[in-house]
Amino acid sequence: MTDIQAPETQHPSQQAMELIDILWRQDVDLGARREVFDYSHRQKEHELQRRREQEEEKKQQRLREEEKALLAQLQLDEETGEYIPRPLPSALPPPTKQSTVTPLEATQNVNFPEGDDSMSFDECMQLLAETFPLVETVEHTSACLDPAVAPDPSSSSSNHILMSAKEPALPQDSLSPAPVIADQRAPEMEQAWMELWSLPELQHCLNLQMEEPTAYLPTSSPEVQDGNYTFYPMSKSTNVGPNPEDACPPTFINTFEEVFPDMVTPEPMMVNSNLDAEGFCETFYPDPVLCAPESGEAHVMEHKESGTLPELPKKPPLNTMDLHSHSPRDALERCKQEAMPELPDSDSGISQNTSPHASSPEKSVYGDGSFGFSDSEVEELDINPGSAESDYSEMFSLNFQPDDFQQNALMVPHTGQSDQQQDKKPKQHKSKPAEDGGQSDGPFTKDKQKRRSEVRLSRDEQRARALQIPFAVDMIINLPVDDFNELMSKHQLNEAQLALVRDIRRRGKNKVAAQNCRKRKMENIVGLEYELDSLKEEKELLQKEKSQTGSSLRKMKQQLSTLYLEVFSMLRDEEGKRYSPSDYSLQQTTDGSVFLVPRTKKTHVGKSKEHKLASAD
DNA sequence: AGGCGCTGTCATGTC
DNA sequence: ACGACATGACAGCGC
Repeated sequence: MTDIQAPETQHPSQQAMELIDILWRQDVDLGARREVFDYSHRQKEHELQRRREQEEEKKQQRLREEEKALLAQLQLDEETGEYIPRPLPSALPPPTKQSTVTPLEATQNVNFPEGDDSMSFDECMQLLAETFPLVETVEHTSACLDPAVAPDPSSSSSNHILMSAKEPALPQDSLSPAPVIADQRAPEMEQAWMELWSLPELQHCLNLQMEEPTAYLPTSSPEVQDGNYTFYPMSKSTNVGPNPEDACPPTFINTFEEVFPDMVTPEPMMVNSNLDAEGFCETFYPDPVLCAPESGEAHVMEHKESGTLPELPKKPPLNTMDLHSHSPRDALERCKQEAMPELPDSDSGISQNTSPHASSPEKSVYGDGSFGFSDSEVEELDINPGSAESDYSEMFSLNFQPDDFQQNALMVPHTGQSDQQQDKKPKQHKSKPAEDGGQSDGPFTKDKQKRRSEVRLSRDEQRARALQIPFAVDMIINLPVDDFNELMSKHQLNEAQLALVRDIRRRGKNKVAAQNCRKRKMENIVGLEYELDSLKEEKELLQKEKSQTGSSLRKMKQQLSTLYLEVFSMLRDEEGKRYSPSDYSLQQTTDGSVFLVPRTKKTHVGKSKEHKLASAD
């Protein structure tokens, strides 16, 4: 209950989001108030109404088929499985072509189209609306019956209840011509109700009513008298969401199956017997309505329906796109893409084309929001009026003849050139407004670097084209000097053309040179960085070596000092006294002799040292 | 809006 | 002297 009324508070105020909003909310919005305020909702309801009419028509057809199968099997074409048209009493619709004529059928068949493909959807809808006002009302009423109180449709009491439910509503339904007709149709209607009860969609409706049973009781709900109200249950079935139990509690399903066992088997027989069901749906549902999302049990059940219960998108009946692709499969695909990206496919049962033909090739090529113009092309269009013509053509009054130019350019043998430039040539032609009105033929590239270079090159190409230079720009730039001169000599070019060719060649070569220069510069930078790194590593190594050497030196000095003192400690003078290191020092000559030298008296070091050492030894 | 990087182009110098 | 090439400087463009 709460989730039913919640959407009312969330009534969308954004008109732009109406469609999506309604599609996604209608499954929970069971109240009638919303439709009162929601115009789009009412539109949707109209479509549902129409659909219900068609559904009713199908049910009638099925009924007739069953009768026919029992009474007139001769009409069944054993080879094709189709019923052969029977010329008798009533001109029945081609899908089933039955012979049994009931009052209801008579009223139907009077105006019902012969399944003519030439009949437009709107016409069919109009015809159905005119033909089955009562059926619509009856079905609305039935859809609103509380399944808890709805007995077995096969019982006679069911009819009583149904009719009693229907009758109070009819007089108030100004749109319905109905009561008298309904009474006349009573026997057939009972059978029709049996069929109706077996429809999965009705089951969904009843499921919803179980959630709010009183809301659709025909005697108590004012919405019953409103022809618009019936669409909510149906919508609910279409948008149950990922969790089917949200829409159809298991407890109710069980109860429902017990009460209406026929409903739970949504009749594969219908698919078999009604051989033209799909064609019928294709005829009368050329609209994306077939592709509203659904899931869970609703999905499975309605899948068996094979398109008899198309879903309800809020779309205009026929827009440009609909006219473009008129088949329901196309509409189905479109709708699947638009309305249910995350849901499993909507089934509606109409044989869906599972192969994704997302968009037409034209759309994939051009439909990028840019109307076929790439940024570079737009830029070129902006450039066009200025550079080439103003610089050369206007100056020399040259007429541009792209075909001639192209022919000439193609006649000249090409030397190897970058793909980039090769790809640009057709684009250049496209950029000429006089040539094709700016329509792009090639795919839309987003490589801006490439585009930029293309734009740059296109300037010279445009200039060359403007002056009718009979060579390709890449040739002008990349030919060796001798070949280039030979080429120039072969063609009689005027001064402007020669100047342009020279400029093109100069610019092209300078461009390459600049690229090479920058490349070298970058390589130099990289090389210098690498060299810098190497030098840093070398510096670290040298510093490490230096520190190691220093530590080694210090260690050796310390060892020397220790040894020095040890030697001194062992030296004695004549009196047996030690020499003071502060007064004497040990010195070693080149020949290995060691002398004890007084620090203050170095003049006669020689003898005394030798003496001392000798004495020391 | 300004900075930054990329690219084309021009001017100039060198070979 | 001329052409090719190299390079600094500048402008345009896109991010």
